Amino acid sequence: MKLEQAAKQLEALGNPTRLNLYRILVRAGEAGRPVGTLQESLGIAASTLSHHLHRLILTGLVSQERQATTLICRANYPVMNDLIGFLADECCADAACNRSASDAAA
Amino acid sequence: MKLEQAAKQLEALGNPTRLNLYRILVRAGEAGRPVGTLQESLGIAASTLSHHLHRLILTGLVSQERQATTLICRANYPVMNDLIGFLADECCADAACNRSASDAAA
DNA sequence: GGGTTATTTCGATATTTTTCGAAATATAGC
DNA sequence: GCTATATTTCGAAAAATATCGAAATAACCC
Repeated sequence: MKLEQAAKQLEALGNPTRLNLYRILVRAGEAGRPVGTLQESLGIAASTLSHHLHRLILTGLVSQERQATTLICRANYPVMNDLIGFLADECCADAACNRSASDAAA
Repeated sequence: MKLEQAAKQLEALGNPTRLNLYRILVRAGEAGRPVGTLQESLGIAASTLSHHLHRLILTGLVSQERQATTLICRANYPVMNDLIGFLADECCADAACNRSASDAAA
């Protein structure tokens, strides 16, 4: 993964509202969550939620699927796995990490 | 780890300049890097670098040690490990993750 | 104490972000 | 086509961020 892309994803998660939102979606699993119930859970304006969702979708961390008038939101697990992989490989290269140091330092 | 703290750390890493800076420090290992050489590597104003370093230090991701007139900066690995653990445990909780949640933190 | 090097703080500016309410759009049912 | 529900886009305001140069601070050496 490129550094620029990782930074975008980290920035997307680096806001308490969005991190909470993302966590709710992760816990919702494959079923996902309609935008409306997310708004109730978070207690923010619909337009504000839409803005935050948009940012998560832009980075690939969240995806949406239409079901009639409601939009179902889901966490995109593989993207998070790649991000965790980037952090572990690129940014956790030394002895303090249990993975091989030479591997990441190279 | 609390969500607020994790968001702060993700936000700190969610800027290309800071993520690059942090990566350089990780690769520098225990030896660390003086602020001056970081400035040369990044090619930004000293005051800008100081600002970014300050933000990383506030979150605990980076620490500094004085050696005469120069300040040595080091990545704080355990903090990154905790952050990866948070992401793996709190935000990657479902079946779609191929690694076990707690395993990914290690 | 004066001079030198290393780094931060100050002050200022352009950009981005966060947030909201109001209006617009999309989908379905009658 | 009209109505109702769900969500986004628009427009705007306050706050935060990123960036720089200049001045201030810290630590050392003579």
